[in-house]
Amino acid sequence: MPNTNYHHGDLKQALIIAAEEILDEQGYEGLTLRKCAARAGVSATAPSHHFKNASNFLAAVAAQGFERLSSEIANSVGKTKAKDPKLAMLIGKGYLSFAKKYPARYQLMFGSKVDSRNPDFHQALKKCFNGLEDMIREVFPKDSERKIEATALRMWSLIHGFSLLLLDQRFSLFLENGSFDNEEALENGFLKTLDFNKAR
Amino acid sequence: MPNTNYHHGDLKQALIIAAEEILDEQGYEGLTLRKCAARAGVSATAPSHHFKNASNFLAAVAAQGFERLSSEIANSVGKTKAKDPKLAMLIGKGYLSFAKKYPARYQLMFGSKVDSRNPDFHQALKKCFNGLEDMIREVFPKDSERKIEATALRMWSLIHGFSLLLLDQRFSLFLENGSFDNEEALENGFLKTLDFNKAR
DNA sequence: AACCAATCTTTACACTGTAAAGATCAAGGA
DNA sequence: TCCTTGATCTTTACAGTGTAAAGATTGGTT
Repeated sequence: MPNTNYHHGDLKQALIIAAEEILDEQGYEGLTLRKCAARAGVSATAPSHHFKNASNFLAAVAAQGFERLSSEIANSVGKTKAKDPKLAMLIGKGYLSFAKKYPARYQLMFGSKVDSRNPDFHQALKKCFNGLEDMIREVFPKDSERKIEATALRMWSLIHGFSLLLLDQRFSLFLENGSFDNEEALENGFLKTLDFNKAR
Repeated sequence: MPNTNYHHGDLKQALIIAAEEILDEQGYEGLTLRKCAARAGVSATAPSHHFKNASNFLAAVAAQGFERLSSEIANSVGKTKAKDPKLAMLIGKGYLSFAKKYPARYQLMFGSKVDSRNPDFHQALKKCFNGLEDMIREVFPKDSERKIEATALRMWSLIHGFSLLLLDQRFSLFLENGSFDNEEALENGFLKTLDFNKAR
C-alpha cells in the first residue's frame, strides 16, 4: 500500500502556514525549521527540497506577511477618499493593527533572519510600498514621482519606527516615568499626528 | 606556578569588547557566545559566571552601544544652538552615522536577542532618549512635558525607521526602479526633511 | 512495462547555549 | 602560618539547531 508520508500535496504552503502558527503561538524566537516540519507532519530535512535554506524559507513566510499587511491597510482605509484628512491616520491604524495582532510575524518580516534577496519577498514588499505610494499620489497628484516616493518613505519610516518601539517594549520607559498613562494613550497620541502634509 | 587562565581580571568587559569586534567583523548573525569567549581567551562556559544567560549578555553589549550612540549624536550636534534650524538634521546625521558605521551593533541594540529588561540596557536607552528630549525642550521651552515626549518619540521613530530600512537593504527597490540615483541621494533627501516643527 | 524525476526519510555532523561538577586561585581570619 | 571560603574558570555533557549526503518511495511519462 502507498505510504501517505510521501508526496504531501502542497508541503510548501503547509510549511508556511505552520510557521505562521508557531510564530503566533510561540513568538519570534520560538520559530525553528524543525518545528515547522514537525507540524506539517514531515521529517526535519523535508523543507530543504522546497527551500534552499532556512532564511529563504523565512523570506517566503515574510512575503505572505506583507500580503496580509497590504490587505489590513486596505481594510482600515476602506472607501476613505483622498481628500479626507483622516487618510494618513487610517493607514497608520491599519499598519499598527497588523503589527499588534501578529507581532512575531511583523518581527520576522523586518528581522535579519530572512533572505531579503528572495524574489517573492521582494515583490510582496514592493507591492505593499507601492500601495502607499498610490494613495499619496491621489492626495498630491501634482507632486513629482520623486517627491511621492520620498513622502511614502517618510510615512513608512515613521509608522514602522513607532511600531517597533511599541512592540519591542523598549520604550516602556514612556509608561513608567513618562507622561503617558497607558499604551493606548501613547498610540492614540501618535496616530493623531499622522498627516501627509507634514511628511512631504 | 599559577595558571594565568584563572582570574582573568576584567572578563566581563573583555567579553563585551569581543562581542563588538565580532559584530563589526562578522555581522549580526555571526555573533555567538562561544566566539566571544574564545576571543577573550576563556572557555565556552566562562561567561555564565558574569551573565545570567546569552540575552542578558547581549543586553550589556547593547547598553554599551547606546552609550556610543549618545556620544555620536552629541558629536554631530556639537555646539549648535537650539535656534539653529539645522539642529534636527544634525541629530539625524549623527544617528545615521552611527547606524552606518556599526550596522551590526545597531541591529543588536534594536533586535530581539537582547533581554530588554536588563537594568543597564534600560538605563542606557533611557539616557539616550532623554538626551533627545533635552534638545527638544531647549527648542520649545514652552511645550508641555507630554508634548516634548511625543515629539521626541516621533523624531526617534522617523530616524529609526529610516535607518532600519536603509540598513536592511529591504528598500533597495528605491534604487532599482525608484527616483533616487544612489543611497547618498536618498539619505540626503531624507536628512533635509528633518524638522522639529513638523514633528510636533 | 520500465524508467525517471520529484518528493520524502534516515543518518550524520558541526555548531549552538547552558547545566553540573570539579579545579584553581586570592584573600582573610584562626 | 595555615586553611577555609568564595569567586572564577575548566571540563564534561546534553538537548536542540540547520543542513549535507545518500537511500527509499511514488506518480507520471515515454
